[in-house]
Amino acid sequence: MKQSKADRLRATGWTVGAPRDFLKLSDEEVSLIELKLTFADFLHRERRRRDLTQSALAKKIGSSQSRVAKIEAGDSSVSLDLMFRTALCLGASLREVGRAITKAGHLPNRSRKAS
Amino acid sequence: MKQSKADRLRATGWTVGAPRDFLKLSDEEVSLIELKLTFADFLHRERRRRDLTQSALAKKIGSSQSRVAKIEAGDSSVSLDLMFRTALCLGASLREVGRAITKAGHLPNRSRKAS
DNA sequence: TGCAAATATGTCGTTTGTGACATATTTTCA
DNA sequence: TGAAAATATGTCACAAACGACATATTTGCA
Repeated sequence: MKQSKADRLRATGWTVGAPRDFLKLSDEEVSLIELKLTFADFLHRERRRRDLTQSALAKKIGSSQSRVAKIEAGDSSVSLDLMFRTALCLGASLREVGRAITKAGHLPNRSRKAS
Repeated sequence: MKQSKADRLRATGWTVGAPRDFLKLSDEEVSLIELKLTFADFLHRERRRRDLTQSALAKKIGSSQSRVAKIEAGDSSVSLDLMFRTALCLGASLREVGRAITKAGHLPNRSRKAS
């Protein structure tokens, strides 16, 4: 059911399937990862919308192209702090960021339970 | 009435006035700190609303009472990642968190003169 | 096509965030 | 009041995130 999600997680280094417990990720961990992936997409789109290369953005945030690539890939070595700093350096308002984050709440997924 | 922003920052260890450049914090750094302080307040209120002690919450997030204290104090040693994990463990939805974050956008006053 | 720019991946040494603990201070309430 | 519970502060060893760099892969356009 959440197959594609697990695939995406695996692809970005989140080790869905075998940290020490097999497939044991708490709901909170999963939510945080979903949030980061949504945020990563937002940053990627935002950068392209502004016609910046990863290198150009890297300079703005005081980092390197490879880290920007990891940010946009939703790599597990990237913190939310760095993502927020990046968003702000892109000129996004907290309102926009907040709205993007909220979207992580209703990802693909069918049959979501009320919470 | 609120403390002045600089006072609040100083009180939580953010070293407003003398990192290496005197009073040199980029707009992005300031925004991120404001966001964290707003988030910290949110978490504090949310915990109390649920009648949890810091120790009880610490157990939920797999940490210690002292770290929860630092989280709520907006201490500079606390990451956004930990804050989000904490919010989720409190049962807050991403929508609520997003809304709280957005509030950091219009904080009291952006006074033009540093004090 | 082919070549240059853009992006992705892997690694490394350094910095920063972390849980845990000791202990100080504040709050609560009988 | 005063003692117990809650919260705050300081420190440490360890783990995670970082910028930087080398290099591989993909993209785009002449």
